[in-house]
Amino acid sequence: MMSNENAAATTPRTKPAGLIKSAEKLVASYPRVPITVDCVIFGFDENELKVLLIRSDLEIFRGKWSLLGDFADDNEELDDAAYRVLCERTGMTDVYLEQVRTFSKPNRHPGGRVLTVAYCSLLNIEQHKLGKMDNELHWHTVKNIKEMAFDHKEIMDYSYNWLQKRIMEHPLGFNLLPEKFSLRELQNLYEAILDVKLDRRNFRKKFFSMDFLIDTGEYEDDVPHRPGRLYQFNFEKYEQNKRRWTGIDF
Amino acid sequence: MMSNENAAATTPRTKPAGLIKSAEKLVASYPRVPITVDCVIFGFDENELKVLLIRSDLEIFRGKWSLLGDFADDNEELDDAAYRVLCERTGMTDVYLEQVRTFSKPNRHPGGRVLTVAYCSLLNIEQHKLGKMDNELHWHTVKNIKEMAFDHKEIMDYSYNWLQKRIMEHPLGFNLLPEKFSLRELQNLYEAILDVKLDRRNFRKKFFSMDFLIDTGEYEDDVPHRPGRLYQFNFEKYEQNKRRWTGIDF
DNA sequence: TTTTTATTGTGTTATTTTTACACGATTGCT
DNA sequence: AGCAATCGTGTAAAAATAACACAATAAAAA
Repeated sequence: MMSNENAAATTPRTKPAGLIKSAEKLVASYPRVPITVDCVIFGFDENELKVLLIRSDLEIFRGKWSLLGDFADDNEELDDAAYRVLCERTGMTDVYLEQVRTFSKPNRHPGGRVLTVAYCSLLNIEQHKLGKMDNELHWHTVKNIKEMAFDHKEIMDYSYNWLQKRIMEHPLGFNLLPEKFSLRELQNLYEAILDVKLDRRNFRKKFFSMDFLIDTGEYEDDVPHRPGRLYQFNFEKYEQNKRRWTGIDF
Repeated sequence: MMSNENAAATTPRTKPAGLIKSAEKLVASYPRVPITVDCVIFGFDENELKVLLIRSDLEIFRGKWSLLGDFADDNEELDDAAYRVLCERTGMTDVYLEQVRTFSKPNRHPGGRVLTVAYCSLLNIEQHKLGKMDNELHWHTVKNIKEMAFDHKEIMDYSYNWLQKRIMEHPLGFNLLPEKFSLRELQNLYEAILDVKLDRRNFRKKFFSMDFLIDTGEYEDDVPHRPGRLYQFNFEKYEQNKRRWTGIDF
């Protein structure tokens, strides 16, 4: 019985004698692998794209930085695990989070085979000033990161690349800014993420024509020059129109 | 010792007393999960986008169709597992294959928790005529599929969606066509995948301007009307120029 | 109080890209 | 010989993008 089921599972080219009755037994015969989630948490500060890293607690990676991760609990959906990690580390819920990719090189973890599923998260740095307790946590400028623990540099690079694409088809950037922001801040953000210079007038035209900025009527009050108007992102309007919207093109 | 390591792993917010010396022991403490790969194998025939499915061998899904999948072996990279599945089922190597996404709903498999990593594959149906032995394998028209085993309908829909996007930024479509093809065939393919009607003259203009079609000088000889020229995809030229190329836009 | 510095807000024009659209030529079929 | 189907081709209008400059404002420095 049991062996028959296994045969059907492992050599599926051969037509099985009959159908498998016990899905449980089938699954029980599968190899099992430890799974982790790793969050690539991006923030934006001082006109630079940052990523939140923690010092590795593995001796072998002493002094190196790593992504925020944890193993997935039994029966925990991976999205939930990623939200959990995010919440445990930053105290924030309700943040942008999306699955990016699964990494599976057999030797990516020095302790043996571990799969990891990378998640990309964007959060507003203002709402997450690091406390004293977090002395092993640090915001790093993405462009300056040279080396990391595990294959985390590869994961970070992949996620950054993913973000560059994703932001062109989905207005994620607003998650990185304070609730009210000037168009300069918005443009700086796009320039930092895409690593390009954009024309100010065309940038404004583009965003106004997309028509999901709300003019608050307020102005910046913390800049040493003529203050700009402050805007909010119109989530409602975006949700209504997102079917029609196919993306930004610079 | 051991308990200390576990504490560091499970409650990382607390600064660990010291570094973890044994990565192996750490990994040994992680929960383990069965992993499968599922291949969404697209083909193109009679102007329709098809997907290769197999009858489920689980009693509970009697008569339902499922994606081609298998569990990932110990220490097998997932990409390799996907290629293996593809090769076992179709006998083909050297085909287009790319990871799409990991699906992890706790109840997606009736036998207990199983993660699956979806891969998208494109292959030329001409080179894979189904043999008699494959009576449990069948090409299905993507648009007509209503219901599948497991969460495979969801995976298929996601992968189809993924393909629609991906084909706009990467000329994958050529993998679905014979080596030599007419522009009509190429256009039919794009129309089928994107589910749109395109203007014939503009379509030609677009592709010629991209400049990676080789004119073979030959003509179709199996059509009941004026034959069209046959072209080949210039992989070499595409590889050279792909940095500059940012995608198709219709 | 004046000047300097930095940045805001605003339109137009040239260029490129996209779209819409039609007809004579060629082949196989009857 | 005539019909049915598709091939191959170009142009003009419309839309999107790119390039570009200057007066107005606020704070900071002189």
